[in-house]
Amino acid sequence: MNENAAAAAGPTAAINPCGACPVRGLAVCGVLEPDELHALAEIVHEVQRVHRQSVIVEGDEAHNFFIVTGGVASVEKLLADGRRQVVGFLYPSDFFGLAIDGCYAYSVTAVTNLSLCRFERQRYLALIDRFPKLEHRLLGMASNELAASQEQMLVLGRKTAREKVASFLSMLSERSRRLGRPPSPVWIPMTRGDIGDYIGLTTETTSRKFTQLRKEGLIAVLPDAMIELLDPAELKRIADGG
Amino acid sequence: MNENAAAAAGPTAAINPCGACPVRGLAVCGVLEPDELHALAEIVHEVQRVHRQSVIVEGDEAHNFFIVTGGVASVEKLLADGRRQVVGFLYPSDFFGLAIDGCYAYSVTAVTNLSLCRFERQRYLALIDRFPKLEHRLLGMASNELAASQEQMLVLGRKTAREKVASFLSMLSERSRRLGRPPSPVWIPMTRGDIGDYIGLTTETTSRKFTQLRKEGLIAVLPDAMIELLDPAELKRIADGG
DNA sequence: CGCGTGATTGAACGATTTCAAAAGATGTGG
DNA sequence: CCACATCTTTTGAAATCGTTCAATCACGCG
Repeated sequence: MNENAAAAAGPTAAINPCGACPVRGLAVCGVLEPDELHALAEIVHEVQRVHRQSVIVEGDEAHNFFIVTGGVASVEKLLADGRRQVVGFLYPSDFFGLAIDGCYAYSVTAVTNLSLCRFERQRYLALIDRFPKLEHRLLGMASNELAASQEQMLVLGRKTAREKVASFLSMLSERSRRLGRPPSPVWIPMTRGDIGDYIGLTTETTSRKFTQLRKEGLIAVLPDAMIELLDPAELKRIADGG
Repeated sequence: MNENAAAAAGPTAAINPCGACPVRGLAVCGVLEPDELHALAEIVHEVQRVHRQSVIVEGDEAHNFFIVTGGVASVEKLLADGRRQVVGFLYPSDFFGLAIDGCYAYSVTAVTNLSLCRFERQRYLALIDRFPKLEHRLLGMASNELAASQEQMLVLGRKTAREKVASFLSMLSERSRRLGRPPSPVWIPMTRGDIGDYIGLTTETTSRKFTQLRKEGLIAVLPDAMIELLDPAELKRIADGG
């Protein structure tokens, strides 16, 4: 496995240092000056996962902290009978692995092939002590996530199936824009099932609503899992219950 | 209004300093040593609200940061047509008012008579600079909130009405225990409508499920909005989909 | 006592789910 | 490059859980 090979050779950052990282600036690391980066590079390991592989499992001891550098992952919680709630999708520059009581409260699974930076908890905490601005940035990003979670509660609790799908598409488009990419088309590599488990619908209903929006000329499905928003304003209007 | 009277007279902490605060230790303030508390006491204002009064409004500029010291408040988001999602209930020691882009992303309304500590944003940020452990504590509490939000997404997206109500009761009982109070009976001063807007049900369905649990002997409704959990383990089992 | 608010209960309805099947996409090995 | 196996999406029809609409009940308060 790539991870083990990298670990055996020591931190891979020595070979491909953070200086060349495509998501630096957007991620937590963005607050560090170039001359401070080496402290981070010293403790980072690069990790790969393929489609459907697990990264962390709900309930496991939280030994690591991760930043996504490439690909998409899902954050999910399970009920005993197999019902699943996806609580978020992670794109490059997103982080995960903060744990309160020492155990992860969710699982993370690769939706596509996935590249990650992994930091050991102890060494990462030491770094936070050394650079308080890292903690400041972390609080900022956690606040953002909290706001996104609350928005998603509104989607889950009070929106119709049609509004849910429109919200999902608008949210991804907006996120794409925030990350410096075009707001359309958006890359949606997750299955209808993954999406349904995110917005609280079944695979079938999710598919039906996508089809409906497509027939209405609001979206177009392109090759390579790209979806084009043909009328972003109208989609946003639908998403907002209008 | 109490708030204005207090403001005119200067920080009320001079009269009733943080040293006597019932929720210190549980709240953010808990990390400060007694001799550091006066720095906090200097910038705090005590604020009161009555039943149904608004504390902050979604979209307003975020000038303040609050800690609940007494009573219960609801955190909510609205859709244009009036649909409401309650994203959380605030009990003593909870905080709110962190804002990312300078505006509140939710409204906060008093469910009961409510007592709050209010901090002006600027002065609070200055204090964080001075005491980094405040920020550390804030990150810890934000992480907790984030985990609670994700748990609530599971409730909203994937649980049945019966499981939702059982989850709500179990959650409040657990929270009561964490705050050093008995896990039963729990104080539930919010209406069936408030609860329904929190767990994604109508008033009627919420009421029906409460009645059902009562008839099954799992809960008892006591005077003064207290609800007793007669079989916490079974309620938890129901909540977990079991 | 009468009013207003919130809780409860009943009955009909409907949006989404469930069950079932077929069509389309993707990847593998020969 | 094809044929097969697997996974995903789509579509249809029936069933269901929660909603909606409406009426009644219960409690606190002026």
